[in-house]
Formats: sequence, C-alpha cells, structure tokens
Amino acid sequence: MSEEDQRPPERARRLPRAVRERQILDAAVQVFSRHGYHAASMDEISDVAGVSKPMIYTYLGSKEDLFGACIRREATRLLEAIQAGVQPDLPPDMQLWHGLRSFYRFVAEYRESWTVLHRQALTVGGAFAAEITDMRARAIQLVAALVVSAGTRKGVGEQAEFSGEGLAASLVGGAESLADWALDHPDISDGVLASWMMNLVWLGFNDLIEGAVWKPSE
Amino acid sequence: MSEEDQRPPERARRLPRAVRERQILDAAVQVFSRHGYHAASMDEISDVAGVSKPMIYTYLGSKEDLFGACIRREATRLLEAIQAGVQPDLPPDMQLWHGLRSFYRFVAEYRESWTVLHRQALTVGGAFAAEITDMRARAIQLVAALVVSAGTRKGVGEQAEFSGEGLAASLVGGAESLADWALDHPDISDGVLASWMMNLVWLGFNDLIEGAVWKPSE
Amino acid sequence: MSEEDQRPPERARRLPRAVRERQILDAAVQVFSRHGYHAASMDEISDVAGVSKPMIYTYLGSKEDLFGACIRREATRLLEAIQAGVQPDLPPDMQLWHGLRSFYRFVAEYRESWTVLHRQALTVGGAFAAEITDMRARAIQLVAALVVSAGTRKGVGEQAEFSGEGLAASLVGGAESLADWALDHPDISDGVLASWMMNLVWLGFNDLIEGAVWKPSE
Amino acid sequence: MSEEDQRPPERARRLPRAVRERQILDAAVQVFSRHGYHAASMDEISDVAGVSKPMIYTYLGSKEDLFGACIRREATRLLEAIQAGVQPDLPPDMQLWHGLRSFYRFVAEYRESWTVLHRQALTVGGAFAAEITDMRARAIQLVAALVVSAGTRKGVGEQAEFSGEGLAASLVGGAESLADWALDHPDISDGVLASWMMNLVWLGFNDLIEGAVWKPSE
DNA sequence: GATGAATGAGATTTCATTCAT
DNA sequence: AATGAATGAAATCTCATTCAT
Repeated sequence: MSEEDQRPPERARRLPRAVRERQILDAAVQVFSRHGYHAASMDEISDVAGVSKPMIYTYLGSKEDLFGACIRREATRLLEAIQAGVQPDLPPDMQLWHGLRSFYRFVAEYRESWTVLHRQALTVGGAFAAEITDMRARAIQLVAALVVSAGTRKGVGEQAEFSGEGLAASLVGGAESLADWALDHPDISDGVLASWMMNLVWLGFNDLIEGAVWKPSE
Repeated sequence: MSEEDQRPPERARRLPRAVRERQILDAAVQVFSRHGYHAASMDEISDVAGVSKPMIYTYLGSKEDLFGACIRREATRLLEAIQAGVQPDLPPDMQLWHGLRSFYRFVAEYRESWTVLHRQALTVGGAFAAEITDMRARAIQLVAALVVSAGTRKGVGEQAEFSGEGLAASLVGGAESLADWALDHPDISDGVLASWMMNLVWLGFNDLIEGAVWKPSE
Repeated sequence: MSEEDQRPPERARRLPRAVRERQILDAAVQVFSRHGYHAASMDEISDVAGVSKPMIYTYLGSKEDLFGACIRREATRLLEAIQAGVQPDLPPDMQLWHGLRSFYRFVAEYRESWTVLHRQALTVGGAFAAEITDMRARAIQLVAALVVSAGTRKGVGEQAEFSGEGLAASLVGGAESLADWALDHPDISDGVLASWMMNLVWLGFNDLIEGAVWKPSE
Repeated sequence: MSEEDQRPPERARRLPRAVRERQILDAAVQVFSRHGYHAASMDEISDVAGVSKPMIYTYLGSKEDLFGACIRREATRLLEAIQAGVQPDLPPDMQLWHGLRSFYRFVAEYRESWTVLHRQALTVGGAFAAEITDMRARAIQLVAALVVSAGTRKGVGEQAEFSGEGLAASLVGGAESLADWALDHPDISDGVLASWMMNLVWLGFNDLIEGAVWKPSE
C-alpha cells in the first residue's frame, strides 16, 4: 500500500531485451546439453532462466527456434575461438596445431556448448542436422584446404590412396572424438592433446606426401 | 487384385513369436534410426512392424527395453561382422585393415544399424549411453592393444607424445567419422576407405614408433 | 516323436468342467481379495488358476460374470456356515451367540472369502453392490426378527427409541467391524469374540425390553 | 439465451488457483464417491470440474495424489464436524451422544464425503488404506478412552468379557453401519439415530460396569 | 477341450504453446 | 514488459476380450 510496494516484484524487473535473451540462451544451452533436445522441457528452461515461459516465446520463438539460436550462438563462439588462435602466416602444420589447441581449450572451458553442438544437435533431424553438418563440412574443407595446400606444394594430387576431403573428415572426427575422451581426462592439457593429434596425423600425412604409401600386404 | 491378394491381410496372420519379435526389432531399428529415441513413437513402430502396440509391449517390454534390445542386437551384429573379417594370425597392420574393411562394409550395408548405434544411442542417457560407451571403450582398447603390441615390439613405451588410449580414441573416432562421411559417398568402396585410414594412421604411427616426433616449430 | 510324446502337455490335461471351474473360482477369489475388482487382472487370475484366459471366458463369462460367481459362491458358503451353527430350538440369545461364533470362525478360516464379500464387493457398484446389500439386508432382517421376537414376547413395540431394523443394521455392522479387527488379532477365539458382541449388545437390548431407556440428560 | 449467457463461457474464465483447486477437489470427491478410485477416470473428473486435465495435474498432482487430497480434506471436515459438536465438560454418555449426533448430521449432509471415506478409501490399498485405518483407529481409541474412563470410575478392569479396544471397534463399526443404513432412510433424524446407538450400546455397557455379564447358558 | 497370438479401446500423464490481465 | 492461468494434442502403457489353430 505504501509507495515502495508499488514497484514490481524483484524477479519481474524490466531488463533490456538483450540481457533477457542472453539469460534465456544460457539457460537453454545448459538444459539442452543435459537432456538433449526432446527431453528438455520449456518449463525447465524457463525455470533455470528465471523468466516466464511466454517471455521465451516472445523473444526467441518456438522450441525449435530456441534450439537453433543456441546452436548458432555456440557454433559462432567455437569458430571464433578457433580463429582467434590461428595465425594465418604460419606454416600449415603450425596453423593446424594452433587450431587444435584452441579447439581443445574451448571444449574444456565450455563443456556445455560442446555437448550441445556435438551430441545433441544431430538428434533433432531436419534443418538442424543439416546446419550442423554444414558447419562441420566447412571445418572439414578448411582442414582439407590446409592439407591439400601442403600437399600440392609437394606435388601430390588426388589419388586412390588419398582424398583431401575424406582424410579431413576422419581427422575432424578423430579430433572430436579425442575431445570427448579428454572430457573424462581433464588433467591433460590442450597442448598435449593437440600434439597427439599432430603426431598421429601430420607425420602420417607427411609420409603420404613424401610418396610413402601403405598397402595391404596380401 | 491378383489371386494371392485374396488371402487374409498380412497383418492378421498368426506367426510364431520369434518371427514377430524380429519384425518388431527391424521396425524399431528403422524408426529409431530415423527419428532418434525420443522423437520415435511406439505408434509409428507398430505401424511399420505391421503389428499392434500391445504385441510390442508383450514381447519386448517398454520403449526403453525395446531400444535396449535394438542396441544390443545391432551391436552384436556389428561386432560379429568385424570379427568375421579379422584373421588373428596376420600382422597387426593387416588385422587393422581387415577390421576396418569389415566395418565399412557393415556400415554401408546396414546404414540404419549404424545410425542407431552411433548417433541415437548416446542421446538417451543413463544405462544405454553407458552400454554404448562401454562397447566403444572395448573397441578402443582392442585397437590400442593392437597398436601398442606393434609399438612394444619396437620398444616404444608410453610417453608425453603418445598415449595408447588417447590415440586409439581418436583413431576410432576418425574411423567413425569417415564412416559417416562415406554414407554420403556410396561410390567409394570399403577397401578404399580402409586404405585411407591405414595411410592416415598407420604410417603416422609407424613414424612415431620409429622415433619421429612432431613438435611445434615455435 | 515316440508315442508317449503325443499326449498333451501336463498343464493341458483335460479335466472335467466342474474341477476347472472350481480352480478358476478359487484363483479369482484369491486375486480379487488381494487387489479388488478393478485392480485385479484376468491375466493374473488365469496365471494363478493355471488355466488359459480363453478358458475362463468359456466357462465363466466376462470379468463381471466371474466376480459375480465368486460373490455368490462365497456368500453361500458364509450363510451355510452360519446356518450350520445355529440351532433353531434354542432361545434367541443362544441362537445369536451360536450364529456369531460360526461367523467369526468362518472369517478366521476363510479370510479371502470374507475380504471379497466385505471390502471388495461394494466398490464395483451397480448390480453387485445391490446383490451384496440385499444379502446384508437379509442377514439384518434375520437378526431383527430374532430381536423383535424376543421383544414382542415381552411386549415391546416399535418406538422412537427402538427400531428393529435400525438396531439390527448397527448390530450387523458392529459384528462385521469386530471381524475386521479380529483379523489383526488372530489369537482371540471365536467364542470370546461372540461373547463380546453379546455383552455389548444383548445386555443393552435386554434393558430395552425391560423398559429401561437412555435419554439425553440435557 | 438470456443476456448473462453472452459473457464468455464459464470454462475459459481465469480464476485464482485456490478457487480452481476447490472446484477440482469437489469434482473429484463426487466422482470418486460414485465409481471408486479405480473406476473413476481423470477425464470424468476434469469434465465435472469444468477444467482441463492438465490443470488437475498442475495443481493437485497424480491421480493418487488427488485421491489423497480428497481423503485428507474430507477426513478433516468430518473430524472437525464431530469435534465441533462435542462439549468436553459433559459426562461421558452425553459426550458420546453429541459426538454421534454430529456424526450422523455430517453423513446426512455430506453423503459423498462419507462414501469416499467409508467405502472407497479402503480399496486403494497401500498408503491410503493405512491412513484411513489410522484415522479409524484414532476414533476407536477415543471412544475406548471414553468408555474405559467411565468404566474405571466404577472400578471395572479389562476382563475376558471386556476389551476396550475390541468393543470400541465394534461400536464404531456399528455406528458406521447405521450411518449407511440411514442413507436409505433420510427421514430419520440424527438425534434419533444417536439415541438408538446409545440405547443399544450404553445400556449394555452400563450393565457391564455394574457387574452384569452375559454368558452362554449351555 | 485348450491355448498362443492378437487387438480395440481407453487409462494416466506430459508438453509446447497461447490467452487475458 | 511480464506472467499466472489454461489447454489441445499426443505420448506411453494396460486390459478385457476374441480369433485361429
């Protein structure tokens, strides 16, 4: 009844839209990463965000829209983190190494972002799978370019034993898989992880471009 | 319209339990692989199986049980397919190569089995994720054993640049990732895919055990 | 393949219909008494009876029919047990006492029968509630007759303080309630239980017919 | 057709939670009392309440929770009604009489409450049966205390012919049974019903504490 | 006479989404 | 700007009941 009582309750304080959107996206990433797209409920997200459900719909649209916004934000973050670590004037192997380090640093620091991108995004099907697959394809082609550029410098073309894109696909997958493995081994630094990948892949690749080829002995 | 069509509709025929169970599992794998665990509905599965829902519950139990049965059947299939291809008296690299070929052959032939195992099983969480993770861990350790056995023959121990389990994790992940990639490139034979992996990994690994080490040049 | 193998399996031995019906009814009483009408399932009943479900439907009809058959059989048992204990040439109080003893003996010996009749039959509604209520009404009127016959012998009519049927209703209810109580106190003999009821009721009733009347003092 | 009918349909009006909860509980008591716990459907309850099913789950929880809420509300009502009628400074017989009157008044006025408590609550089994049995036990011990206090004033102890708790159990059961009987005889006032119970029981009990004992004459 | 196979119908429960204030 | 109130639609699962052999 007094004048002070007339301002709205603590929780309902009017915040600028951008702040609210960030709150909601943070909560959504957290919940989606825990339960996956389908098992996550808008109720839980609104609870975690400290915001009512209609607000989510007003600001970010449907559940699918919301998930899309999460995916895009986290993907952007990841790509920016990697790009920030890469110095384009270095030789290809060092570029790769720096990129990998940044990647493993990101995964360690933003587990939830990584989980959403890697594990949950593919299960939704339809547009998202495509989006993620696209992003992955871009990453793969980036790596492939790196690899091929190194290769062509030494005069190696596309052959039966060698496919830039295919190798890049497995490289990216291997790196991701090692990232998952590293989530359970947090004491291993990003530098060591990146070195493992380089040793596994670069040396092998180096042999390839030197003309060495493994063939079935039979 | 033909004479055969005049017998009672397929659906009503009384078939022995084992046959129905196979039908149901086939349908379930198909539907789970398309939509994932949560988005798949028992209604759709029963439709695809040509069987009423109660039969599913009578024969295979709850949705979770059904999913578990799918996972286990497909995992067994996959492992058997790989083991059938491996000849234990060959040298490690040939064992690996044959294993990979069998793997890629299986993935090409049973896309849905692979999708369920690779993409969908992890999203359920709880017991299944654990089961799959376990199976993957077994595969990783198998590979690690192969790799390490080759390594120790040449006197290479665990070092900072080298971790059997970590490398195996990335190798398995890389192989899986290449399998996914190959789903979109069906013209590439399993032999070629396996060779790529071998060239990427074995040569690289070979260098490692010869003492070559990649190090950041900076 | 040998000749012995051609007789039907143990369970399917052809038994005369009356035996099968008894088996089924026994099982049904057991299951209904445990779970009540609605929570009992035909599956459980057929399991307990060691008989397939279609057999139940063939011999005893629908679930409702089956329940009805149970109720009628157990009610008949109860009434016969009571009548067997009563000797019609004794004075009213001794008749009542003997009836009560037989009743408590029956309840102790056939807990399940009693449970079905007392607790479960009323929850079904419709025809059964009516049937049970009827049976109870007959018991009440029987007791009422006893009471009234004793009363009229002494010249006591229906008054405000006295209603044969009402009193009988509460008497029967009290006896039933004591039976329930006795289920948790199995060391108390039927004779003692019957005596309690007589002391509680008969003395009071005796006073009534002697002209004593309790009235609110206010 | 009248002007009032032109406002939006009753169902869509936004009412405060407390009001809706009351509506739902009222409907639930009605439906549970008609069909029993198992045969009652949430659909019918939501229809009767004029509310959609999700509201019921949001406000009152599962079907079992809802039933529990009904039981507790009605039990509280009943106990309060009885306690409101009892005056603790009166002699034991008058306390009993007033308690009985209040009880019969309540049963007449809230038939459905009584039905749910008396007939339906026991059939659910588990926690509710226990809860109801408990409440009944409290009532029984209350009466037992009354009876025994009157008895000990006259120096009557526990004997073979007399068990406070057993007698109280049958007294309570008799009172309940008379209540059921009275439901079909609505012209009989609560005062008369209470008097019947007093005449039946109190006189008998009075005899007991005076030393009179009924014994089988055989 | 006896049963394994099969299902229609309906139960409880949850969720994304929207009104009305 | 913000939310409590409200729901349509659909999910999983169970049960009484009947065919076909």
